[in-house]
Amino acid sequence: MSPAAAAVSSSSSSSSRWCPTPEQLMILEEMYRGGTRTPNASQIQQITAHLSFYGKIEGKNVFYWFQNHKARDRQKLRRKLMSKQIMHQQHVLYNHQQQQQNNNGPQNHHHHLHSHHLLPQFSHYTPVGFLPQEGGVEDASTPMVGYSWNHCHHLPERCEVVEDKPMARTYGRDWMIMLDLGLTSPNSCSRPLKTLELFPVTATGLRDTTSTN
Amino acid sequence: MSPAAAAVSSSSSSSSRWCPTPEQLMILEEMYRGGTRTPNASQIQQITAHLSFYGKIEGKNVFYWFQNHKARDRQKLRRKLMSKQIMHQQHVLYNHQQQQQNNNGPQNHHHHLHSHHLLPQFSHYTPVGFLPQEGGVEDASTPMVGYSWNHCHHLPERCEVVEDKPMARTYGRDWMIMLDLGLTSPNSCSRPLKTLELFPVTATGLRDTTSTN
DNA sequence: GCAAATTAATGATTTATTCAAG
DNA sequence: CTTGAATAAATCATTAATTTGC
Repeated sequence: MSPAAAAVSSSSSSSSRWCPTPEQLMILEEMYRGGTRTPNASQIQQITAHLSFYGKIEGKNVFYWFQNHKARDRQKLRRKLMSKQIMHQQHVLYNHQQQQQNNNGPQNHHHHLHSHHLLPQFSHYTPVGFLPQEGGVEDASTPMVGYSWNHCHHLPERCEVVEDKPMARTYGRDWMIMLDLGLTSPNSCSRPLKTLELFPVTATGLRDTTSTN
Repeated sequence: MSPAAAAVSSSSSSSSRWCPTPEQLMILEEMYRGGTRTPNASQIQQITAHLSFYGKIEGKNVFYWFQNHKARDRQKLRRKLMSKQIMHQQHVLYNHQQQQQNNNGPQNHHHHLHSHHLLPQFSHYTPVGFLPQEGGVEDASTPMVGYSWNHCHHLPERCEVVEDKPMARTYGRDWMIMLDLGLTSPNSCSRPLKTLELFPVTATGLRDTTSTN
């Protein structure tokens, strides 16, 4: 959160992961605050091109940054709502207990429901239709842009100012037709990759690859 | 199930989504059966290049195909295991009931648990460490290759023939550094995209894009 | 037989979760 | 603990099978 730290990897230490410079981070956050959430291919290219002025960066960095930022913003909100809901439930429960107490008159009550037993059941993974519609819980850094919270996005909620430009219609189509074009030190423009073993159709070559990281 | 139907979209109807030709499908399935699960960038390029001989195809098609195939294979297995487990539970439950019955002696029992009430609670989303290690539930079309089913892929299961070539080490790293290189009708080698509106930092331009579908 | 209506498959995207560097 | 990177799960959307009424 302190944008004064200049931890730019100026030396040639090949860091295994991108370390955004303060300027890059500032610009990205500015764009996010401006409403950009899921830039498409060309947008990512543009952003990357712009940000590459301030330091080494690839398209996928930009892509991942927006993905992560959006997701973590969302989960922050979710946590907030969750705790609020829990507090509400606890409040209701408390009132209920009080009322029971008043109804039954004073007698020794043996806590049927401890308050800290309510928390853990709210693990993640809400069953799809959970988030409320109205945008409560405003954070300090989120204006009224975007944030349509489209779970349940199959509902006919398209009745707003449908001012889709034709270009914007190609959204979400191809976000992988790109990234690191021209930015990531183009080690060769042709295909330098040694031919690899071509087509291990015979079940001999490469096994699964998902566990290699 | 009848692989004799040749419904190749030979006409120029610009289909919005890729429709694999029988040959392409056959090769892909062969590779999958051969153990390929998550091809990396260069592999995808190669596969795409090869398959493009049999029809129009892009890199992302190959990528998506493997993603989906893997996922749906997994979920098929999961479903199978699930039903097996359910049957087991039902069996246990049945025995338990029988035993209760024998213990309590013959008396009129009013079905506490209807069997069809057990099924729906097993919705999808198994909590990560679920698949068994040993390859039970063999399907008709799965030889003994690959299939390491690496959930829990943070476990130190690297004790096999660690013959990773240095190139293969870059696995999983960059699966988005590519796709549609040279294959998808290279409409231009440079950057033909019109300049777009550059940098809507001022919160005026593009809103979120996730809800456009 | 043959379209319209329904359903099943599956290609394409988005979202959630996890891993690991720093 | 934060967050970049990566993968898996869930979901959307379109196309092919299949059914159904005629």
